[in-house]
Amino acid sequence: MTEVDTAASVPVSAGRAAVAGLLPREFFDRPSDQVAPSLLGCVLEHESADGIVAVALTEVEAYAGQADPASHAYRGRTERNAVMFGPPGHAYVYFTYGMHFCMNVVCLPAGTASAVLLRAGQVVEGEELAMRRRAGPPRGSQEASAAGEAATRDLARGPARLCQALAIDKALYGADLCAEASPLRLRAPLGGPSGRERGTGIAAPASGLPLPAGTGSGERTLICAGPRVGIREGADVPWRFWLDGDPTVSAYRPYARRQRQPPAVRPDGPHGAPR
DNA sequence: CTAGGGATCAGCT
DNA sequence: GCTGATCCCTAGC
Repeated sequence: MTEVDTAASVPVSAGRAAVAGLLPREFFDRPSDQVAPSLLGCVLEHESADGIVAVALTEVEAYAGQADPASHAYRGRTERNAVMFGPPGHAYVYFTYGMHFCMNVVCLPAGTASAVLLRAGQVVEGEELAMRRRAGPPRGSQEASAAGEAATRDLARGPARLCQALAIDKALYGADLCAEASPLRLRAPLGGPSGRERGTGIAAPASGLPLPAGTGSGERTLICAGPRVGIREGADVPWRFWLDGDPTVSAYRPYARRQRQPPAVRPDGPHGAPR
């Protein structure tokens, strides 16, 4: 096959050692359930004024746009989801629960709205900066180091934590992930022998339920697939993908009904409480 | 387990 | 315009 998008063509630049190449735009020009598993192991990096933080992705979810009731694009284009309808390889960032950001990667050509939610990763660069962002104002002393390992594991464990560690917010809405000049970029896996398979063409998971393992060839790390986290509709398709056994993968949490309105006391007392 | 907080959007007036 | 239900979640009991 062809050599596609691996680190092959990238010169060692600007002081940083052996950096993999950016994923080409064609990588994202596929259905999101194919892009999603190939993103595992790829490295998302955000270069800000404070420095660089990078994570190797360990958990993602595919969303199928207008065909998918769980997708933000299910009911068509709005101001919020507009970038999903644009060209592939850009960031769809949204704000939720009054306090968190989540980031998706846009797939397929302009006019379609599929995307991959980035749910978790392992920090591979800028760990200290990531910790500062996660910890908020500087606190406690060195006893925190006892929990150091757990803290490291949790830095980007979960879609909102990942965004916090990388300082991803609305300012990066629509950012191009395929351009060296962009502050937010996605690179092919660092060492992995898998760089080639993860390129454009390859054997995507055969859409079957229990995804075998690895994509195609003799992958070492197994890719698992299962239902997506915390959604109501569309919980039947196995479009969540993660690296088997990786400690940075978030806990699975099935959809939980939100509590109804607070028992706002009616003047004339609680009548037939609707559930 | 639950509270928290704000943007979004369907549906109404 | 306004209202209220919802939301691809996290921290802290």
